[in-house]
Amino acid sequence: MNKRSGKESKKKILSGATKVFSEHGYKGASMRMIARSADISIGGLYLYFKNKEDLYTTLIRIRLNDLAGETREALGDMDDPAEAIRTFITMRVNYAKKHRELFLILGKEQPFTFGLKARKQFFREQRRVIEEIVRKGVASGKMRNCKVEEVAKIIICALRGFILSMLVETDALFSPGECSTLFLEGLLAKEPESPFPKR
Amino acid sequence: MNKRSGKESKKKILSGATKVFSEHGYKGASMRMIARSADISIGGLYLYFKNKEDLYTTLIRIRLNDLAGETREALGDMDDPAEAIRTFITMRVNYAKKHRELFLILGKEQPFTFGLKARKQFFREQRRVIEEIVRKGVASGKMRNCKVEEVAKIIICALRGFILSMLVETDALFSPGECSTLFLEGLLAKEPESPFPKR
Amino acid sequence: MNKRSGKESKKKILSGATKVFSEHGYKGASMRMIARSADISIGGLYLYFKNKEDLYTTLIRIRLNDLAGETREALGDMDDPAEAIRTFITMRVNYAKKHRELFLILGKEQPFTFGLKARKQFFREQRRVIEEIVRKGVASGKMRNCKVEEVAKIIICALRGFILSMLVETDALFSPGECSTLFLEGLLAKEPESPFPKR
Amino acid sequence: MNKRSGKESKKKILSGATKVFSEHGYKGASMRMIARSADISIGGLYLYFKNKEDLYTTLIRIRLNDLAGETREALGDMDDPAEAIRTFITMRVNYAKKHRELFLILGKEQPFTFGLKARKQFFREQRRVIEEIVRKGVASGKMRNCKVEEVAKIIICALRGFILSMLVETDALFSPGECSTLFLEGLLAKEPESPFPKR
DNA sequence: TATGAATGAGGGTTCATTCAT
DNA sequence: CATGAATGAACCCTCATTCAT
Repeated sequence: MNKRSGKESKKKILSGATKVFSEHGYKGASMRMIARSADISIGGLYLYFKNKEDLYTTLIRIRLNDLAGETREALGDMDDPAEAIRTFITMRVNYAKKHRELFLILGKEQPFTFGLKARKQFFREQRRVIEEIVRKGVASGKMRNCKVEEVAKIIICALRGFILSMLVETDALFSPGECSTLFLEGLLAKEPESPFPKR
Repeated sequence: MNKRSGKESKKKILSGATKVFSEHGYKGASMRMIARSADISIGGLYLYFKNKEDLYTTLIRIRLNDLAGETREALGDMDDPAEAIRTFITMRVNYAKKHRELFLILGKEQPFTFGLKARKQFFREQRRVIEEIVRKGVASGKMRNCKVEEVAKIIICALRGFILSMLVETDALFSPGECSTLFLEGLLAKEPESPFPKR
Repeated sequence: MNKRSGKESKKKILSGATKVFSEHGYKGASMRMIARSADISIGGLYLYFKNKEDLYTTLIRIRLNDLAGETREALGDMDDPAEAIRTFITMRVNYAKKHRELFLILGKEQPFTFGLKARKQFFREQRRVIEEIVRKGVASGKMRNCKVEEVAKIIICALRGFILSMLVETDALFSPGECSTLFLEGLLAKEPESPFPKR
Repeated sequence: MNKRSGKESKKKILSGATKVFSEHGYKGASMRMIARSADISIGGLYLYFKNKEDLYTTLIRIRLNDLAGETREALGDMDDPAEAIRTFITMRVNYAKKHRELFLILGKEQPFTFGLKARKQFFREQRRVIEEIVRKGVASGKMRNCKVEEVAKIIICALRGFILSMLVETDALFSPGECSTLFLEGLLAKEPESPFPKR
């Protein structure tokens, strides 16, 4: 009967669950596995979480909030849109490398309905961040004129693909630099005179 | 008692399995569901497939081969690299819309270990296709000088993200056009003299 | 893999379940116990019954129907109300002796809500049978004038008590005869002079 | 931290347990429920009772003693046997109405083996009380000659059935009066000349 | 005297797989 | 070829009980 503070136990569980969920997915992870991974009894799990779903969604919510926070912080009050995009992508890729599991979970999950709300909300928020950057970039003339929302969506989704691939395939390690450049070359205004709207 | 040719039964099973796997994921799909969806008995499943995993991997392999074939066909002997990239992306997005289930399965699946080999092989192949296009584009001077392999990787992965997002989120319908443009703007050579190094 | 006809398996399960439920009550009976008692696998139970509750209620329903049938048959077209009452009581007590378990289950159960409908309906029916007898008895002048419904209710409930007690306590074996007599004749002496002991 | 006298806590627990047991039965009641109902911690329960069974049996024993005491008091030194029977029945039915829970517990319980000793003893005692009444009644000529023990047994058991039914079924509210009358006077019409031998 | 976090056996239920038919 | 009854391990979850505080 290892007495721990409730906080400590909860943290242990979340950490264990992250590991197990990331490895086996929601359905593939068993409460027994999680308990073992968290070094706690099965019953103990239910002291802190109503059930498996609750544990899962709580986990997603917490991590996503953390990521959102770090994003805000990293971006700060950056002025140059190119640099902001670069920072965003770099930061994201690095976060994904560090918190492999979160993205593995996000990349896998079955019960798309679980935690879906939190995830959608998160992605919407993140898209707004990019939109803001691009909008400012266009306004300031530093970026070519484009459909801001569409472009933001594309960047977010592409990033999702990068990260997913990076995690799944061992040989797909990206250099965030090259990646950013690719996008930026497409986005940056070239010469003022270029008049034709690229479709 | 329903006598069918083996071929027919196998096809029925694969089709039913695709539907069920795409809806429930690997773990969430039960052999019973698949049997019902294929209108065959549970025992019948095991006549054609060693077990659940075999059924799953076979399915993935077949579909992926089909997609590879269609890709080859679509690209044909296209000369213009920009057009080839555009075609590739468009073709892929459309295929994903049509065979939603396959991509849902690929996007979800848990046992990343299952069918992983087939999948890796497929992605490698596809990357080669892009590499070829880009290499030719660079050689012919139609595309700016870049790290071909890196760029191919990025394109493939971004595309993966687009498609996944498209399937999961209802409001993320992409115009393949905008998407292609974004990449191409970044890739196309602008003016030889362009002096400023974009980092 | 003992192959049996479905009918046979179902019967075995019901019989095993009856034994286990009667011994441990609804909550106290485990599906494992029942499976063992029915000489079938746990999974096998669920081939024939949706779940524990279904098994339980099915059991109650079947037995109660059987009892109702036997009651109808035993009473037939009896004319004398006294004899009918006697027969009813005797028949019931004997049935209870033979199907101890059913009454033990009925006497115990917790989830009063389970199978409650079937049970209520059964008791209502049985009360009607008694009411009919008493009503005819009163009409023919063979029974004293009384509140027919009230009396029927009392008889049914008392009988319930007899049977329950009989099953629970080993030393409470009733002679249905004495029991019937009490209802029919009462306790009070009728005529002071009546010297002969009835019966 | 709530400091209470031991007596007080014990009483609280018993009261809470009565409520919970009566509602959910022995197996259906959890120590957690009881603790909450008694406004005490789970651990606290084990300060006063060895375990769940102990709590249960103690409860039964106490309540049954109380009922026995009230019975003795109500009967006092009643002379008329008919009145005594009436009083006994009335008192019992009223007690059951007032202490619904006790009877619900007694009526439900599963582990008939728990507290069985106390219960048997109680029923034996109560039967003696009735026997005494009937014996006196017969001796004084106020009651017809009958097998005293048998009759006492029947009355007790019938009463049990009444009470059980009363608690379980909403529409089975008894008038203790009619009930007593039935026992005392029987169903058959009495005519002095009645020639036919009742069985 | 009192607390409640922790435990783990055991509950109901599902499901991949087998095999007699 | 085809069936589906049968199996039992493993799932999620509950709960009586203990013990460090």
